[in-house]
Amino acid sequence: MPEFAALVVGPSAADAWGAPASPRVAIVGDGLRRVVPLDELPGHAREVGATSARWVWWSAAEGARPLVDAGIGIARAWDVAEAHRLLAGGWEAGPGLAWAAARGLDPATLPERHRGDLLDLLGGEDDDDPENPVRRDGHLRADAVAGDWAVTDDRLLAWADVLLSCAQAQHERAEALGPRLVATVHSESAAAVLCEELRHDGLPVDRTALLDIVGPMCGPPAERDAAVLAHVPGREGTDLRNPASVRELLGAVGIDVPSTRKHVLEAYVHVHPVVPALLHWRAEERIATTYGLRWIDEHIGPDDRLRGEWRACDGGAGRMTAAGGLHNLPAVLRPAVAAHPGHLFVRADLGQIEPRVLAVVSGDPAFVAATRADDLYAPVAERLGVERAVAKVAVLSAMYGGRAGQAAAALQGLEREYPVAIRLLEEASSAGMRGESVRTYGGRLVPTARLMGGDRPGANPQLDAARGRFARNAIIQGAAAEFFKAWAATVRATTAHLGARIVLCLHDELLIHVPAEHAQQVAALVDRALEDAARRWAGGRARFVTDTQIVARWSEAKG
DNA sequence: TTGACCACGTA
DNA sequence: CGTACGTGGTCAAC
Repeated sequence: MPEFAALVVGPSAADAWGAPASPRVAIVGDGLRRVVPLDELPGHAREVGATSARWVWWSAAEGARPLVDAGIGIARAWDVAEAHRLLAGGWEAGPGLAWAAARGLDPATLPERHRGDLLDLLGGEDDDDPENPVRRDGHLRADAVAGDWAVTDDRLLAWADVLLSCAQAQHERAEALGPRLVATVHSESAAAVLCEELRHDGLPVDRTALLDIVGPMCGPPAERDAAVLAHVPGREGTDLRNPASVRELLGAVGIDVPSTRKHVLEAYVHVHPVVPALLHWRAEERIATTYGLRWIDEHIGPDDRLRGEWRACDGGAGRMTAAGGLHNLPAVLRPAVAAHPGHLFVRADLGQIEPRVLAVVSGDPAFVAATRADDLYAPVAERLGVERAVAKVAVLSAMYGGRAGQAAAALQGLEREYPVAIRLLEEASSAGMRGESVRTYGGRLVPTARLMGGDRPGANPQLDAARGRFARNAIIQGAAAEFFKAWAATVRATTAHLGARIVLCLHDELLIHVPAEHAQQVAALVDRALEDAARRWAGGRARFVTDTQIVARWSEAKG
C-alpha cells in the first residue's frame, strides 16, 4: 500500500465576532495527524510534498484547489471522485457514493438523498453515534457528506480517516480489476490537479488583438440584420434568429430546404445573394453573442488571462471538458491567444491519435506495424490496395460506426487485413447494442444503457444502433483521452522546473506557456514525454507522433 | 423559470 | 464518416 496523505477542508467558519475565519484543514497519513487553519496550509503542505506521499482528496476542486491557489506544487494525488468515475462509471462521484462503492455496499441502499436537509437529518441517523461519520448501516452520514458535520477538529480528523480508508479500499479494487487501473487513477488524478491549475492560471490573451477582431462584429444588431434583409425587399420583418422564420424567407425566394443549417445552405450560395449574406450574418452573430464584449468582460481578467472551469472527464468516455468557450474558441479568435511578454508557447498535437490508439487497445499486429509510419494511412492503403483517402474513410468508419458511401466496401478489406482490430470494435458495438457497459483500455467503465433515454435494449432499433456506435467510439475516444492525460501529466511533471505551465488542453493538443529562454528545452521535453507515456501506457508496442512547434501566437501554428 | 430543439464552434 | 462537449438563440410549457 502506498503512503497516502489525506486532506479534507472543513466548513468555513466565523470567529467569535462573526467575521469570516479561515476554514480548518485536516491532514492524516504519512506519519501526520494534524488540523491547521487553511491559511497556514502551505507550510504543512510543503512538508508532505517533500516526502513521496500521495495526496488524497475527495475531489481536486476541494482538496487541490487551496494548494494550487497558494502556489504549492502537487506531485502525486489519488482523487477519490476520479477513481470512482473510473471504477463505477458515470459522473456522479460524491463522498457518499464513492464510499459506498469502495466498501461494496449496494448502491440501492444509499440513503435516499445525501442532501443534508432536515428530513435527512431526522430520518435514520438518530440511533447513530453523533461523533462517528459512518452510520451503523455502513453508509456515511448525510450531514457529513453535505459538508456541515465536521465542525470540530476531532470530527475533521475522523472525516480525513474516512477519506483515507476510502482511497485504500479503492486502491485494492483497482488492483483487482485490471493491470492498468491503478496507473489510470494516478493519471486521471494528475489531470484533475492540472484542471485546477488551468483554472487558476488561465489562457494568456492579447486583449488589444482580441478587441480588434471582435469589436467590428459587435455593432448594433439592427445594422447586422439590415445587411441581410436588404437582399429581400418586402420581408424586412423576418427574425433572422428564428430558423422557422428564416426558412420561410428562403421559401419566398424559391429556396426550399428542410433545415437552415450551414451545410444545407452552402449548396445555395450562388442561387440567391441572401444565402451568403445570411451565412456571414450567422458567423458574426455567433461572435457577437457568444464571444462578444460581455464574454470578454466575464472571462478575461485584468491580467489578460482567459479563465473557465475545467473537468478531468465528462460523463461518457472520459475526455476533458472546459467551460467559458475554451474548448470551442472559433479559429478567427486564435490570433488573440498570445504568449505574454518574455514568454512563448510550445504547441504540440498528437498525430492520428485515434487509429494509433486502436492499434494499442486491439493489439492487432498488422495495425501496430502500420503505426511505424509517420502517416499511418499510407501502409494501410497499400495493404488494402486502395487510395489513401479510401483507407482513411474506412478506418474512421470502423471506429465511428459509419456505413455511408464508399465506407462499406473498404470495410471489407479492413476485416480481411486487420481482423483483430475490427473484431474489438464489433464486440464493443454489440455490447452497446445490448445495453451493456464497456471498459476502456485504461479501465474506465462506460455505461451505455442509461444513455440516450431509458428505453430497454431491443425496444428501439434506432436507439440500439446509436448505443452501438457510442460504445464502438467510446473505447477509442476514451483510451485516447487516457493516453492524452498520461502525456499531459508527464509534460506537467517534467517541465515545471523550467517555469512551463500547460495553459490549454484540447483533446489531442497541448498549449504550454513558457519563458522564452526555455522554449527549446521544453519542446524537447514534450517529445520525450510522449515517448515515456507511450512506453508506460502502451508498452512501447505502437508508435505515437507529435507535431511540436514554438510560437508566439496560437494561430501561427501551421498544420 | 425550465426544458426541448436548433444551430454551430471545437476535437 | 461519426462521436462528444459547451453555448446561446427561440419556443412552448409551466
